Amino acid sequence: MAMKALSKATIYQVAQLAGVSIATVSRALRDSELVTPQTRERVHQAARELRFTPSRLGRSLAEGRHAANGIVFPDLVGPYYAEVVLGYEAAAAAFGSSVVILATRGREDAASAVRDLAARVDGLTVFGQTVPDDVITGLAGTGLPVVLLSRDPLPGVDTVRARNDHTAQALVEHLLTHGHHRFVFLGDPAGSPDVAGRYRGVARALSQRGLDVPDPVRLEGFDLEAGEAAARDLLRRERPDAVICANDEVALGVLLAAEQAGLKVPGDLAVTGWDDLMAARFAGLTTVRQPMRDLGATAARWLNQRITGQPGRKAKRRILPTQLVVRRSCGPHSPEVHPT
Amino acid sequence: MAMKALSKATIYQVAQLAGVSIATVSRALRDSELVTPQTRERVHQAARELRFTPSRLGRSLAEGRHAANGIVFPDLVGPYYAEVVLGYEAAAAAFGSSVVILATRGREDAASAVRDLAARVDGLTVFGQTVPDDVITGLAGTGLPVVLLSRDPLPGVDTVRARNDHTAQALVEHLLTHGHHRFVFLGDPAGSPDVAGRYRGVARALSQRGLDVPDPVRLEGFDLEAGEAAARDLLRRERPDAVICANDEVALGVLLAAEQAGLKVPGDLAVTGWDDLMAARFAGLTTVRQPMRDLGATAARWLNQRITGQPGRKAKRRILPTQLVVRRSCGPHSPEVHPT
DNA sequence: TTGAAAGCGGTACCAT
DNA sequence: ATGGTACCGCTTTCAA
Repeated sequence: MAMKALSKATIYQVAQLAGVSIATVSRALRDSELVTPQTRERVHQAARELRFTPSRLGRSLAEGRHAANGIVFPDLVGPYYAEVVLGYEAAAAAFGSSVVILATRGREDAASAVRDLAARVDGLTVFGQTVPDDVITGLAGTGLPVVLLSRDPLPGVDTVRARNDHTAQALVEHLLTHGHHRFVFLGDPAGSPDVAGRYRGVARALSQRGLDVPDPVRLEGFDLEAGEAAARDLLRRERPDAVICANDEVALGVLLAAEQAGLKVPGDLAVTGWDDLMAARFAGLTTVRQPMRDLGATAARWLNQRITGQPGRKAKRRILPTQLVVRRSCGPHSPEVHPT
Repeated sequence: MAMKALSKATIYQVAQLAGVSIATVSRALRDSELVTPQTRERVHQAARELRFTPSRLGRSLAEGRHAANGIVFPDLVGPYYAEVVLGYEAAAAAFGSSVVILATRGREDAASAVRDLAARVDGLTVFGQTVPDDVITGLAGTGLPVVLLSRDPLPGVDTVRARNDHTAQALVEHLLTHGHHRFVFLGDPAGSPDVAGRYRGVARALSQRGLDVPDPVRLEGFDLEAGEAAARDLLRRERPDAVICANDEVALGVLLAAEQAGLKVPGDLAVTGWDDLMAARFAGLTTVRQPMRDLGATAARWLNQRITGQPGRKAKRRILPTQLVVRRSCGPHSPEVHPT
């Protein structure tokens, strides 16, 4: 037995009040051609009187669609994910789809939470390191439309990413022009596909020049505190002259730690980030700009195409361009932007 | 007629395969006491074989609840709203509720979008200047649980806000100790209840000291570009010695404009913001810290109480404390934090 | 312990 | 142009 009505009035009451059948109410309210203007008006009147709002549940059940899609992301800590989600919502709204969000965080039950979510949407975007690949292939195998965002491609699934490798090389090359050579990469490649790509790019650039490729310095999390703590340790042990950070938040943390350690940036130490957060600009941080809104919007649009289009079409891949943004943290020179 | 099955297997197929009735399947899958272990196992086996996932739609329709709630916000531009939404999602997830998001932006049809959203959730949080009050009272009048976030209270509706007035006074007093006296308030009080509260607090503090209360300098939007453009105009016309901005993004824009105009901050001009974004820290911006995560989490929890609790209980109000964060942009001194 | 059946609130087909 | 009705997929009462 239902515990409570979701909205007071049902289509039956409207039908009764208007003196017509529920079929007619349904038609009249959706402005079908097959209804006399008089009837239409009578129905609308009754609906208004009863403050009738069709139940989404009833409607969705009958139509066989949720008119909603979901996006799963690791967390919204920091502005990065938020921007992407924003771009996503905007695009989804444009074609009338609601967006259900799910942050997996450290959750143990992330996989089941995602499956749960899958049951209430017409399609799903999976953003970054959230659940294992097999959860995704399992879902996609059901026929559920899925789009991957900032994540390594999976057979048969659309994928949208930002370019990491090329720009990583550009970044390294730029640092080399400043004469830096004792590099450190701060971030855990295992923590996210993006970080993995960034490290790969950095490593490749270094080895191509015959330089030593340092192991990544791993840290817990991607936020400012993590970066600060890691840098404090690091700077006690080593004397690198350039710290390439996996993202801006970590880099900002390094800036703080460097200041505490009495090191001048960029004089004693160069620091770079990734993402070009607003804070990076004011911190004078050299970084890589990501098209965050675009990433989200593209994913949303592709997902919509999968949902509305015919199922057969082959998987699409797109890598959105990024650009090196040079500021003072990597060495002394005038500000400029290098597109890549 | 339904156009497509949402998930392949239905409870009927599981029932058939297991050789039991759908009632038994339903019970077995939800671990009801009234099922023999053998039957239970048989059903689970069948369900597994068919990769059965119960339809949320069917279930919700029968249960009379969505197991989801919604949050409406103006936009996610900038880190502020994102943080609040994050806190909200985290709290909602904790009691097993999905979160459907809706950004109203400039949308003309915001009201109808909100009503749409209302039809697919058990309750709604309305955050900031998004839709007119009557839309909200209309919804709340239906019996839909509603919580207001950073918004002026409405009769019978729970409200969570951050303290603006007191801290605004503290801010003004602090600026006065630096000897500033030609104040400007940059931001449109009509644009958001928060801004209105901040302006009110500033105005009160000024008039209490017998000082002139300047009209607010209105601008379009709350972002960095808006602040920068407005400041460029402003600094051409006037020579204030302290610009109190409605939020950090605007203040950051002012910083940029001041630099372009060749003005030193805080030497020639003091600038303050509101929100304590990450960027504010690195820009050395004096500001007011908002408990963003807490705002979101509190709203989510209250909404949940409304949804699960008995309807009668009277409306709750809470104003979360904020604190003045003094940095170098308001005048020369060592950094410190003033709780209020 | 299990099953039959009545909803939940719509949509759309088939008649009329 | 309307109405009757068979779904959509599940939960829960009522009987057996």
